[in-house]
Amino acid sequence: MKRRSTKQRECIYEALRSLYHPTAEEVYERICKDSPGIGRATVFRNLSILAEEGRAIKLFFPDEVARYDPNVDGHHHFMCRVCQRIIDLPAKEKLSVPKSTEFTVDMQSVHFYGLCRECTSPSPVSQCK
Amino acid sequence: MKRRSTKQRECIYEALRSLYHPTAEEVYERICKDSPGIGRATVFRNLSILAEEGRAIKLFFPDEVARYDPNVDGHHHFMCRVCQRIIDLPAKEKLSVPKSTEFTVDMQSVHFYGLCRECTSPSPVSQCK
DNA sequence: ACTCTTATTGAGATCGGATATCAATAAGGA
DNA sequence: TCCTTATTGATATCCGATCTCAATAAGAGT
Repeated sequence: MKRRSTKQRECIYEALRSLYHPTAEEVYERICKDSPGIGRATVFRNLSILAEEGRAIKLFFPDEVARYDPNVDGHHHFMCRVCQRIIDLPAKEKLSVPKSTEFTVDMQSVHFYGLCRECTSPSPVSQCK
Repeated sequence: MKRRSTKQRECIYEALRSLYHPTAEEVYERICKDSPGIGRATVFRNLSILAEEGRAIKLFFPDEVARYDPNVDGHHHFMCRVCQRIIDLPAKEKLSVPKSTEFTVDMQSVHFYGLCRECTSPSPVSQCK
């Protein structure tokens, strides 16, 4: 199935690039403002296609909806457990890929979790329900 | 809110320990066989509680439902992109936790993706839709 | 430019894992 | 034993994501 170029897809890609780790819904909202007339399903569909084409990365964080990242250079992510903010981390060191006869690795993802500065004070506990 | 010990929770923990990275649904099915009478909601709820208590880890893989792991020692995971099989990897080397004034890290997760041996031959492409 | 094939779109229906509701039950401290 | 309240379980509900399908349009061939 040969892929075709559509203005919707490029429009969605531009919206993605203007946001920081957005969810599909956030991309859709941006699209609605900037260039109305593109359906929600089209946004979800094309974000998947962009990820499949290697123009974006689909990110998964615990108990969170999927997010998308147009930065496809290998890098890590930090997420604050309290405010859910995500921060890019340069992957200055790389884990050596495990050698095994059982499998071959072609991708890795490294996520760090903790507290960002804003959520550290006065006490992490006080911010939990 | 002080936590109470219930036989349902321990029963769910035992079922979890007898399985390998099961989903909540898989734990529920096991429970139904071994000790019927425990509700689905109770299984979901207690798996979350076990994770919260540090007796299990809730695992998230791309486009997959949540899985649970009673092995709470720091270790990594490999997932085959084709058959979705998950394999534990000992974390013999650890990534140094990034130093930053922006946040403090208290947890990390490392996932590798690729093809397991069974899915490597004859060609990965032939197994894609 | 015209035609033809078929990938893509968009509105809405639908799916499914997970959570919320709430009366009944039971853990466990007093 | 009593009492407070965490927990349970059946069910309803939520909601991100996918599916459906007729209409549209990309783009290769002529």
